[in-house]
Amino acid sequence: MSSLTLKDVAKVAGVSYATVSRALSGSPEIGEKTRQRILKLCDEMGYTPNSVARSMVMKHTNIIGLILASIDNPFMSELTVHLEIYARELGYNLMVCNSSYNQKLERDVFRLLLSRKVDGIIILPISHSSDESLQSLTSQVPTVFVSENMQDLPENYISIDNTRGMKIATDYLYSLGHRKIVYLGARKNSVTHALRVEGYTSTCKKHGIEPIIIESNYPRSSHEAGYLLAREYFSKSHDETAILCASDSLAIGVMHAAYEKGIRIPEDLSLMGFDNISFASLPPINLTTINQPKQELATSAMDLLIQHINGTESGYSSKLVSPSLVIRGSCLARNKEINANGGPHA
Amino acid sequence: MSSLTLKDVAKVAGVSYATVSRALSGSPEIGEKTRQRILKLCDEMGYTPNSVARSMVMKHTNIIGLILASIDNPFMSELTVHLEIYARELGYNLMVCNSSYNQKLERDVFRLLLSRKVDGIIILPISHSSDESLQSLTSQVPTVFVSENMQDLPENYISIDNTRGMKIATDYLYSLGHRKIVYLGARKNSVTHALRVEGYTSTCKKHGIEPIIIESNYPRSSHEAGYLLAREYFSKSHDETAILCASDSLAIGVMHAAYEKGIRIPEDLSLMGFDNISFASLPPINLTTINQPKQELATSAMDLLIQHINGTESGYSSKLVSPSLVIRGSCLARNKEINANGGPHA
DNA sequence: CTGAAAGCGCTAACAG
DNA sequence: CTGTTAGCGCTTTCAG
Repeated sequence: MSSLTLKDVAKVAGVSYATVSRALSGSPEIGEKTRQRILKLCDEMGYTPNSVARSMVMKHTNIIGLILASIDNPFMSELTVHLEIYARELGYNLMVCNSSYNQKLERDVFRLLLSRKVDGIIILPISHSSDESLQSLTSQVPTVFVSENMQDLPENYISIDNTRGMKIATDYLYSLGHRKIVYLGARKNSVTHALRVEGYTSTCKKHGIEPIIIESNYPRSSHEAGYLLAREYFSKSHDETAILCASDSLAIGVMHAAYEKGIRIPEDLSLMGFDNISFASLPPINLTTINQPKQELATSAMDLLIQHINGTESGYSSKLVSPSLVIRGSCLARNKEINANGGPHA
Repeated sequence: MSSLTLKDVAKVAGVSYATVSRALSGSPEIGEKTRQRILKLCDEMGYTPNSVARSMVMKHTNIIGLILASIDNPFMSELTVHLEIYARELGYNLMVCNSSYNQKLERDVFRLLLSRKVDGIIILPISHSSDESLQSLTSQVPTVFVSENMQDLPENYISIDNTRGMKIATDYLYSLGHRKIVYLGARKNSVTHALRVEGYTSTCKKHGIEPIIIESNYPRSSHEAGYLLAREYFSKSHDETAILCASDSLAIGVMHAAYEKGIRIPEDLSLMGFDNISFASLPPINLTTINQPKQELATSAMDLLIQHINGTESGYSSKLVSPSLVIRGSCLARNKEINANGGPHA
């Protein structure tokens, strides 16, 4: 179990261990013949470089920390695969920590990562106020926030253009002939939500229709929250023809409540989500939504982080990534024309 | 950015740095007053211990590697959250790597983790043959395989009791009055699948009904595969009243194909999955299935791994974890009695 | 081109 | 109880 060291192979190679080091690191100051001989020997002996010793002297670990609420959230796990694959391409490994939607834990794991001497941290913060809670920590290591818009805060971040996303969504519904559109699931104290709401209301105004907003007091935009919200909404009579949800999860819950009420989607009611999480495309769900480009979010975040690690970038940077419409089957044109796709389950 | 070291705080404390080390590590051989004074000082100065230096001398990193095909697979990501949380409780951090369903990459990241000097590795192998492909690597570090039954192989593993799971499923369908049950999605060259099929066929025999197996040649048990398989199946006429799928994903695809064919679930056809992945519980899916206890799988794997790391355990160990039935709405009793739940979307 | 040696930050004997 | 010291495995001047 205790593996070979440079010294071991140096001994059998009959050279000093500095030479072996040079051979491995591709240093120019070494003869080609010796290098080949040593490389071959390392291979034969099954030598594995010890990257912790290397980190010790190099003063960087090539590991980057990832903090997220819960990796089983489909949005987060999709982001994670892109993050991990891209990081590895760039020579980094990922140390992943769940913050479990808990601000204190978020802070604790951040500290932990600090003592692990990670070169940088990517964090999908619990909320906008994570910045405050993480005070004095984010300045100790390059860190970039992902998916939460940290505008006006001294932080690096990558986020989708939430406002534009909801504009696209609202425009789409409007173009389908909908004139009464409810926005469901706005959450107070979230700038992401505020931005999304703004996209919705401004577009309503542009078209001269009235925005109708159902706020949510639930802590997360889960499908349970969507169900509860929609059930209450459906319990009174309404003449809206479309529901625009603040997230896909919420929309799933709305589907459930609608089904119970005998309201058919999309025939009786059009429904849209936001995020385009993996299961939005599942046939029984087949939800029309706004895509967040996960891979672009991931690579942008990583690129930005690396720039800060390398000192290429200073100050605070941010980037907004573009949303796009993904039409599936949960919306129908209002003017009796049939829209391209069938409906959930089509 | 370059942080303080033991020496720095030792200097201002006016003691040797070994003393500071002792204070931090809770060593008994130090006066309580000095300890308190030093601890306070460390805090004030904002000293963060360097765990890579620590690893260097301790010869263990307290990091454990996790290799899985793709962390956005719901089953894997659920497992991962439990793994991470439990690991952290035990003082370990997780370094996660996607093998991207690629045997060569799986081997590459294993090596990478080896040079990272992880204390142990947990792997959700691409397939049973990963063992062969990982030859000579798994012996270099404690490793436990999860979710794939490695019977007869010199490896540690934790798996669900696949055979028993399918027995339970088949029994359930039988108890509902089904006498013609198809098993869909058996895959060759997979011991997991072989075990599941065995549970199905033996239970069929027990009840004197005939097993009908639809094999799959698709590389993964995706919902796309399920859709294609079911579409072909539905294209011919059949009198089976229930479909038992080798996995939940497959079942989702079957739902889709059924919907297209105008076959109602569960009214016309009962459908079961296996795994109980998170979205099986989503209202529009609402799939009756067999649960794999992810948390138990995770903690058992971690416990076993730690035992091997600590040298408490030697040789090869394994554990089979118990499946259980989770009744939702995709199955109906055959004898006109209505089963408790409604159906998908109930 | 190659060897010798210092030192990364920390722990663990070993002295005192 | 506290200080001194020798490494952990590796990279990197600095000599030769």
